[in-house]
This record gives sequence, structure tokens and C-alpha cells, in this order.
Amino acid sequence: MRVSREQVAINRQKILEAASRLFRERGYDAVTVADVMSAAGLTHGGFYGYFKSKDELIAHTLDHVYSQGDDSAINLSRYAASYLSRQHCDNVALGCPTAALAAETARQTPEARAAMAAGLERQIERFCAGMKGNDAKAARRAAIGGWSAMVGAVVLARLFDDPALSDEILEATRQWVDERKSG
Amino acid sequence: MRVSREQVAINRQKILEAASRLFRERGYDAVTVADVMSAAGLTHGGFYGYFKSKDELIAHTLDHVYSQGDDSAINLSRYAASYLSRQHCDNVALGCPTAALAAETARQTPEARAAMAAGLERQIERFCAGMKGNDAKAARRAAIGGWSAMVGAVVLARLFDDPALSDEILEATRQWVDERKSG
DNA sequence: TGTACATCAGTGAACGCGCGTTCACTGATGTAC
DNA sequence: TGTACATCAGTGAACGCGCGTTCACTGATGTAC
Repeated sequence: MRVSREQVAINRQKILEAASRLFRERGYDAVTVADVMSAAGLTHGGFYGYFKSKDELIAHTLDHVYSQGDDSAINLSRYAASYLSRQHCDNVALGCPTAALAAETARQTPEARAAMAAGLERQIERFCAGMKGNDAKAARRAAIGGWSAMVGAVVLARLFDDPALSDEILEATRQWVDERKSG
Repeated sequence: MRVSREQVAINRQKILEAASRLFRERGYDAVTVADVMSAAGLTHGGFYGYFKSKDELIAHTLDHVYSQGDDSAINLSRYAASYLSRQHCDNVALGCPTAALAAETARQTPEARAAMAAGLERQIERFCAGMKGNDAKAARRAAIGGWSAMVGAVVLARLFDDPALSDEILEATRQWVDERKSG
């Protein structure tokens, strides 16, 4: 059952979207090619018409997810407020791919690593662009330090079953990042 | 070939040590029971005399690795200096299990999650105990914020193939944590 | 515009492999006398 | 202390399952006239 070129393009996006959600939620290894195709409304056999291998899917999914959005400046404090929220912490599947997958991605193919590394560089640039003050070096330090703290805090907060402790990690880091900015 | 009780205790430690190294290095899924047993100098069949399942090994390994060391106070800045070093960043296998495995552990069994969560709580307590100043709340915030930043920075730094960028993440975060402390 | 044919996206069975786990067996250890 | 036997840690073959991947086939799409 051949489908139209248009549908092929749509299906490719569906596969990437499904993969992006599932990988964040369960990690690369726990998600099968059949899971992804099924979530995209297709059967597993068709997968290899779109990608050469599961490894290629992983790299393309990272390219895809980090290519969304623009390169506009981001205000660190404002970003931290939503990044370090319970909502984001609970929503792994649609949340930050870095917080969900960074450590695992470091063990994937060079292509996957490169895709995420490129996304991170862009993210840091956007934070830098959103910094106030005229000391460029200090701004970059604050961008990197703040971003590290956010990613680390969400990773740690997701480990606690006790919501009080989990919230404390998020809230303490949010305040700490803010204090730092005004210090 | 039965072995002595003493040897059994030694072998158990060897299995846990091997698992702890391999899991950090490759992640839980990429390490097989046979890999662990082989690294411990045994064959895979004997595994189930020590643990009920691979999942139980994961939880016990986390218990094991987080139970090493005492509950003494840690100075955040001093700790950051070694934690955010190239040496630690490069040595995943013997480095911080939190940086290597936190996100993946959040998707493991409740027992594994609990083991790591308990380790994190203890770690935060040790940082709190090492804080100067008499504002307990601010100390705790600094302990949590600093620890989040350290974990996040190592996770991010490990993604970059370019050592200059990787070093920048580590160094910027180290300075940022230090600035914060003196602010 | 219609028709005939080539193309090829999608299907689902099948393959091979490696994994976690089980098990019959071996032989050294531990125990009872 | 020595001897005889029971115990059980370790071995490696085997099992069943699920995975990534392949493939023959189907039938709708795209193309050429």
C-alpha cells in the first residue's frame, strides 16, 4: 500500500516525534523499533524505509528535537522558573531531552553525541545572549553554571519518590540560581 | 567446585565491584549478567546463587556503592575542585555514580531508585554539614544548588568531544560555584 | 483527460542473535562421628 | 585427628523470549503516452 509523498513526509515526522517522546520516557534501550513505529501508527517492517538502523534513528531524533525552536535569547531566571517546576519534572516524555537522556547519549554513537552536543552549545549561546551586564566572560560563566544546575536539579529531583524532597531540590536550585544572578 | 564461606564473601564483593564499574561505564542495559560475572572472575551460571535477578543486582550495587565512605562533613568548594576535574570527567567507570547513572536509575525498580535517593540525601547532608555561616536554610540551598550544578556539569561535559568545550563547562561551573559561595 | 504500467511505502512473517534465567552435574568444603 | 558423607558454590549447556533487521508480497501512487 504505497502512500503519497506528502504522507511519507508526515510519517517521518510522526516517527521522529514518537521516538523523541518514547526515548525521553524510557531511555534508548527500553524502546524498541516496533514501539516507535506503533506509536507513529505504522508497523515495524516499514521502519527501514525511513532509517538505516535504530542508531541512525537515535541520532536523527536528537537532531530533530534540538532543531525545534529558534536561536533567540533566553532569560536564565525566567527559564529556570519553568524548567525547575513540578510540571516539567513530572513530564519526562515532553520535557527537556538533555535532562532525560544526556548521560545515556554520551554512550551512544558519535553522531548521536554530536547532535546533542550541538544542541547544548546553542542552548548555552541563547542563555549568554539573554544575560544582563557587560562582562561577557562572567555572563558565559553564569549561563553555563546556571544551565548545569538546572539540568542536574531536574535529574536529581526525578529520583525522589517523596515529593517534598523532590520539590526541595527544584525550589532550592531555583532560588540559588536567582541569588547568584543578583549577587 | 564448592568454595569456602570466606571466598563466597569475597566473590560477592567482587561481583558488586565489577557491576558498579561496568554499570557506570556502559549503563545498566548494555551490561550483561555474564559481563559482570566474567569481570568478577566467575561464570554466568553462578550469578543466581548471589542475586535473584539482574534487577536485584542493580539495587544491591547502588546500595553498595553509596554505602562506601562515612557521613563526615564535606566542603563544597574543595569537593567541587576535584569533582569538576578532567580526571573525574574522563573516569566514568570509577567516578560519581550519580553523574553516570541518575537519569537511568529513575527508570529502574523502586528498590534501585530508593537506594540512589538515600545516597543523595546523605550526600546533601554532608554538604550541609560542611557549610560555613549560620543561616541553615541558606546553607541547605547552597548545598543543593551546588550539588545540582556539579552533577549537571559533569553530565554535560561528558557529551563534548571537543576537550576545550568540555573543560569550559567544568571550569565555568567550578568558578560559578565558588563565586556563589563568597557572594 | 484516461489508461497502462512502473514504482515503492507499508505489511507481517521470518531470521539470527544475544539476553536473562534454569538446570544437571562436579568436586571442594564443611560436618558428624 | 581421621574418615565418610552431606552440602552447596561454581560450571557450562540449554531454554525461551524479544530484539533488530530482512524480505517477499500487496496495492495505492506517480508517470508516460
